[in-house]
Amino acid sequence: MGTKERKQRDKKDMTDNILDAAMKLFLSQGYKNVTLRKIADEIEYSPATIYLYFKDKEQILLELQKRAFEKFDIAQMSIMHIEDPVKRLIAHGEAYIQFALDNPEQYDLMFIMEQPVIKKPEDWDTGMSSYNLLLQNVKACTDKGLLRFEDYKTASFALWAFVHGIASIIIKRGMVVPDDYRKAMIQGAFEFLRKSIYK
Amino acid sequence: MGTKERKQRDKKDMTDNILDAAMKLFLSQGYKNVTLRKIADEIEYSPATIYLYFKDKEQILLELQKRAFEKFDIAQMSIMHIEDPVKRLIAHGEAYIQFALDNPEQYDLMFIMEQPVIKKPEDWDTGMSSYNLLLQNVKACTDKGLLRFEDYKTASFALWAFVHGIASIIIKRGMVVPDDYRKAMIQGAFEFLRKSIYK
Amino acid sequence: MGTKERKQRDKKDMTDNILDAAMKLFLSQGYKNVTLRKIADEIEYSPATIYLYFKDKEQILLELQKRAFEKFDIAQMSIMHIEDPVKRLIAHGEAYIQFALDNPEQYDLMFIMEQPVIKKPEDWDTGMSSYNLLLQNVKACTDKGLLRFEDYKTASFALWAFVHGIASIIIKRGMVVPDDYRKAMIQGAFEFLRKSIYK
Amino acid sequence: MGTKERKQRDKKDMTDNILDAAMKLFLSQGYKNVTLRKIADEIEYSPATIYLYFKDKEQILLELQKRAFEKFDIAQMSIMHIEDPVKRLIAHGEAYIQFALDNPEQYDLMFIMEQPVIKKPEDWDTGMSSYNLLLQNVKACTDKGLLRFEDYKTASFALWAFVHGIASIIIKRGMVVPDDYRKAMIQGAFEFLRKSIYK
DNA sequence: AATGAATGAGAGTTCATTCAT
DNA sequence: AATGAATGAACTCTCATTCAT
Repeated sequence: MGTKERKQRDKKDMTDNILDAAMKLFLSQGYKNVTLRKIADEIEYSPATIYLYFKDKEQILLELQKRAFEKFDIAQMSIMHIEDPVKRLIAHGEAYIQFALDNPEQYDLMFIMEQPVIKKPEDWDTGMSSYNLLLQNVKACTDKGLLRFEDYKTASFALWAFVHGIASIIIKRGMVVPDDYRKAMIQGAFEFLRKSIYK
Repeated sequence: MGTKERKQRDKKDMTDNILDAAMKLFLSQGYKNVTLRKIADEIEYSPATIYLYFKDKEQILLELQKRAFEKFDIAQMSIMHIEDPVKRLIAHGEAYIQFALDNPEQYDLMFIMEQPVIKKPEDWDTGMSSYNLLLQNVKACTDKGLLRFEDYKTASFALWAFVHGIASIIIKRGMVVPDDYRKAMIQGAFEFLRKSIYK
Repeated sequence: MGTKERKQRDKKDMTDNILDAAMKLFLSQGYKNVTLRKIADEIEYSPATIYLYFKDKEQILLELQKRAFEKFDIAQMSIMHIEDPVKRLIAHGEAYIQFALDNPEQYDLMFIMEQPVIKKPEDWDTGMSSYNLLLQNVKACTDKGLLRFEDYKTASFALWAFVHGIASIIIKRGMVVPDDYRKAMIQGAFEFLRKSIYK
Repeated sequence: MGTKERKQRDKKDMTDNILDAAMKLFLSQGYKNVTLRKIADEIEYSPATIYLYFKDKEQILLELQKRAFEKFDIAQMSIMHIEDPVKRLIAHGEAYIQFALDNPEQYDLMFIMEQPVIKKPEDWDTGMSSYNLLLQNVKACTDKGLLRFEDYKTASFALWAFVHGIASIIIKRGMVVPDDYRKAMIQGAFEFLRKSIYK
């Protein structure tokens, strides 16, 4: 391994190091309470060091979002092996919610948090690819006439709204739904969905 | 108009003045970027003046939320005169979305924004009363066997998730859905809903 | 009673009103924590009203000091009827301490507190008259050869230092001397003094 | 000198720098009128810099007090080599006054100033050790029957009150005693003391 | 005589960011 | 590559004081 690659790898490690620390802090303290100094303390480097790897604080958040989307996309892909369109669509929705439950801060980062961050359209590619997946899965259902509603684009939007609604409510918890019922409510909501949309 | 009333009105005006300015700034800059100084500049008074009308910054947001909930509740009530349960439920959903579209910043304040604010349970009364309305309206449908899904509590949660999902996506706009299609998409989503849930 | 006198009396009442409130607050909250607003609240007038009677906050403190000195002087006078010089001197010291114990805040105001206040020499007249009393009482003792030490001026200073020392320590309590022993310590100190200075 | 020691020294210098400036300002303006900004101006650094060395404003005063007590204790110790109890006790008193004369601001900080500062009992250790010294020295006199008054605890308190009284009056100068006579008065007071207490 | 309304000046404190080393 | 030291700019909040009414 040459010097260049070595540095490259180290650089990547440090970047990861910072991002991991930042994410951890966002998770435990909430975004607005995380300072650069806290991130620096967490990784046991000085604040100034962080500026060797990121232009400014916003860049950290941006990168974090980008990674969240990548992770999200991979998670979404996991259901594509399912043959049956109906089952695949259901699994898709469940995977979506599961991701939100497992990674609430990332979900917040991607879909809820105030968005001063992602500005360049190309950063949206990954986000879009996930939406394309949904379109594809819904179309597979409508093509076979399995849904009560036939316009797959509209149905996709509606279904996204539905799962996003559930995820948002769950993540900004405390609202209306008591903690204990959460899982039951989610399952109930999916049951509701299944019974409603399929013929 | 007597002196007392006069002063009463002026006081109210100033309070409103501050709240309007704060709301405007929250909308355009996000909560954490709104400072007392900016609010003061906006209303062309000194920062100290604001403290004559509000205990601290948090009180401003609190009052704003309170008012948003009041306004929201009134808006929700407007559909209760509709006799037919199905039509009433649909109208309820539309009124919900319409409120979000007409008052995006208030909606954000109530249902999306980070919640360091409302702490006392009594402040939640209005929010709850609105959810009770939904429960009531859904039950009116299930009682007559009009929905494919029979548990009204679960259905209510699912329907709230659905409209909240739509509202959230619309408000945090720019995501996926281009501006022009917005209205069409919402109407489409409702169509989808209608066709799916009712027998 | 003519209008002029009437106003005069009212004026005096209001002045007293303010001063009493200020003193009460100094007593309960400490000087630096007393604001004009608190004084105004206490007397149930507006802060602006206070400025009709006092030039500024410092004037209130100044007047309070002046009054404290007057009260102090009167208290000091109370022992002058005692014929026996030795007894009179002892009584003088005890009256001094008693005043400090009974009026700790006034004592603080007069003899301990940082002095940005009394600037004009004439305000010291009363303070001086009290010291003259001491000189006189000590001289009465030395003239009759009753003290071990003969220079009455120096002795006066020393005795003043002694009682002031006791008073200061007591008032800024918590230091070294536990509350319960206070009275015993003071009496002990006087006993010590009596046994030491008189032949 | 190694890097570590170098940095250590610089750090100490800056801390001292701040403390010296603070002390100077406390002396000339009184505690409550000293602001962090004034301290910063004095040392020609920005206010923020001070927070690199002290947690908050109170910490500065606390450290100042701590150092004053240390210095005071060392000064008090200086007379312990004197064998003769009477001479030692006199020297003790003189050392006390001398410290107050040489370090009026520190004395103020320790024994006169309003005490919002030292809260933890352990911080009082040094203060107490000094009082213990006095107890010890007085006891040495009473044990040999050298004083007119026999209870050494009471005598100690009385003597402390005496020197503290002198110190207080001198420091809060301008009161009664004209500047020129000061030294003479102090010496006189000690003469008075000597003649009075010893058999 | 009394005050409601307003504010200038300033308090302590925090933080992202810079830069010489 | 790493950082100690420093800071400008901002923050929320307080208070003595003024003045038109």
